[in-house]
Amino acid sequence: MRASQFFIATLKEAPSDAEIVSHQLMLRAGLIKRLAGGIYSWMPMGLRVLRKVEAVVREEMDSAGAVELLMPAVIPAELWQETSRWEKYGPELLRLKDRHQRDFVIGPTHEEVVTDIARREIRSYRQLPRHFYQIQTKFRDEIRPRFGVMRGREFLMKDGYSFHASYADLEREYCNMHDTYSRIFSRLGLGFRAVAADTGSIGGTGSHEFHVLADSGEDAIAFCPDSDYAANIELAEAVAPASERDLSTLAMTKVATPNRTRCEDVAIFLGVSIQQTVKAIAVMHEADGRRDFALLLVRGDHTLNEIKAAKLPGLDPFRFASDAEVEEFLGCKPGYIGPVGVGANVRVIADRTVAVMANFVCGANEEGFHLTGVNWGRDIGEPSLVADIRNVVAGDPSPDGKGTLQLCRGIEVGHIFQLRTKYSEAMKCTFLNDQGQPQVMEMGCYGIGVSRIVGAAIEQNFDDRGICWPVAMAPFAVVIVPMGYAKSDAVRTAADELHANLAKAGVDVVLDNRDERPGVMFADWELVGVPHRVVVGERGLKEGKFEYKGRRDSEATMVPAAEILEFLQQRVCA
RNA sequence: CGGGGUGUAGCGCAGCCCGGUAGCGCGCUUGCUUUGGGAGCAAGAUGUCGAGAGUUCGAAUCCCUCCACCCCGACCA
Repeated sequence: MRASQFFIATLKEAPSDAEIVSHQLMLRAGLIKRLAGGIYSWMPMGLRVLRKVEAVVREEMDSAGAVELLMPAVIPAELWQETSRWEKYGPELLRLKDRHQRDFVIGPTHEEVVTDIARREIRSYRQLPRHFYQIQTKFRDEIRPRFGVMRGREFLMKDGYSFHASYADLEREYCNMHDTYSRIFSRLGLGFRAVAADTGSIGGTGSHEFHVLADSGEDAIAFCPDSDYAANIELAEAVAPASERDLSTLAMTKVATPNRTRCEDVAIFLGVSIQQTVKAIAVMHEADGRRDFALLLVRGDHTLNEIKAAKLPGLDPFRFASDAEVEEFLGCKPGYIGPVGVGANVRVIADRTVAVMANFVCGANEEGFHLTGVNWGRDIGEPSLVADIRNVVAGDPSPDGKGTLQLCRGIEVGHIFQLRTKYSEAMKCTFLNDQGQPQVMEMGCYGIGVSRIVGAAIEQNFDDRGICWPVAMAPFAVVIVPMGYAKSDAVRTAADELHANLAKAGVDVVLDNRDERPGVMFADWELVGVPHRVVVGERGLKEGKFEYKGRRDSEATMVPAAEILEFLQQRVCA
């Protein structure tokens, strides 16, 4: 490729709305252009990167035994109604009508379509298992798109769906995909971790997420440095404290705590540690016209895990109670509420940690007052339910008992699910088993955020000059930068020849024949992040040498002209 | 949806408080010089000042409405 025939659109300054480094660099390097919130054009340079990622994903999926197809982006509503997701999915699902006023959706995911294909095409156990995948543009009308392609509304996704005659076979494929994903992210040169995850609205049982580790990640991950345990904080279990509840030694006392509504402030005001305080969160569960009010208790320094709480019996789903509802049930404004003396219509649900606390501090259900020295059993009855409802914090014991947890942040780039029969049952996706009996297929579902990977990779690979692509996803593997391409016949001849030879050898090479000033060319290619650079100049040619510099190298090295081809090939393949 | 903020040239910004018909840097065009790290000099082009309505002799500036975008929150594969 010659730069003059390509399209290079670099920017010295990043547009001001780009918040994180990958977004800024993608805009500055001219990889993407924003068209609307969360909607981007992939410019030629960016598209090359995207295609590289796609190629790796496709190769590994194919060799893992999956088979590619391409499903429509526009899907008739009837399919979504069959699984009730038409009602359940919410405003994230982009709906539209055609000229006949028929309802359609722009697919955010394709369980319905692929299940429809499977139920029409697959009749016998002899045709199973089967794994279909596609690499396709998806649309999700995110509440808040941000970070460029990391959380776009339109994005490129690899989504695969497997169909099985038995759960055991689904488990086998799930492991196969776990391995395949690990290979894909390794080949792409990413630092990643597979973590146990919540299944979210897709539903199903087992699930793992693959996270690229980066401080800018939107997800928190709990992991154990001494074992393989890793889980999304949404799911990570806060194990029950090993210790017994302390003895009640203090008398319950009402104390004035004017204008102290946060545990932190109350603790400082009363001169106790925040670990002695209990935070009460008022929630409401509505079903069949009834309203059930509940108080969720976590220790003052802990935070509520809404996903865990939403799984508790009688709370699925819940919402936070309004200030008016808090007054209605407790006779007190938020900020001073607590479990002591509440009516029988208030359910008290305590986190495991809270359940073993003694002599603690909590709201008095009277504005401006808290209670100290509160004890279970003596001052209030035992909680109606003790459960794990908090987020783990660094230093908590690992659920596998092999050390303590640490926290880090990650960008979710892959997610694998065991869907089981959630969709196949709703859509009557059956086959005849070896007994000749109809049976519902077991399903798995496996996603990779292809466009998100591009952003995630940059978050892990950049310096003050720009992007430092892993070779596998670089737009070009090698750039040839000639010094005085228009002026010097010797330089032009040598650069052209090297370019031709590299291209012939199958190396993804670009020759910068724009005849820009050296500084401009250097800066552009460092910003774009091409991993290998060869400078062709009269200075070197006189000695019969080229100058090589890796994107992350601090110094350039001189390479004899006769060896340059092999030298580069070695590095590109490494 | 709630809170905050921003919309002025391709990009980054000033001007707005205190109304008088728009400017800076980068980029772009042309010429000359320069040519191993984002060149120098000279000449130039580029704006419905986000949109609409209003106040005023006069609006980028003041008032109102709307739109878009960004941040925080809620929400979310």
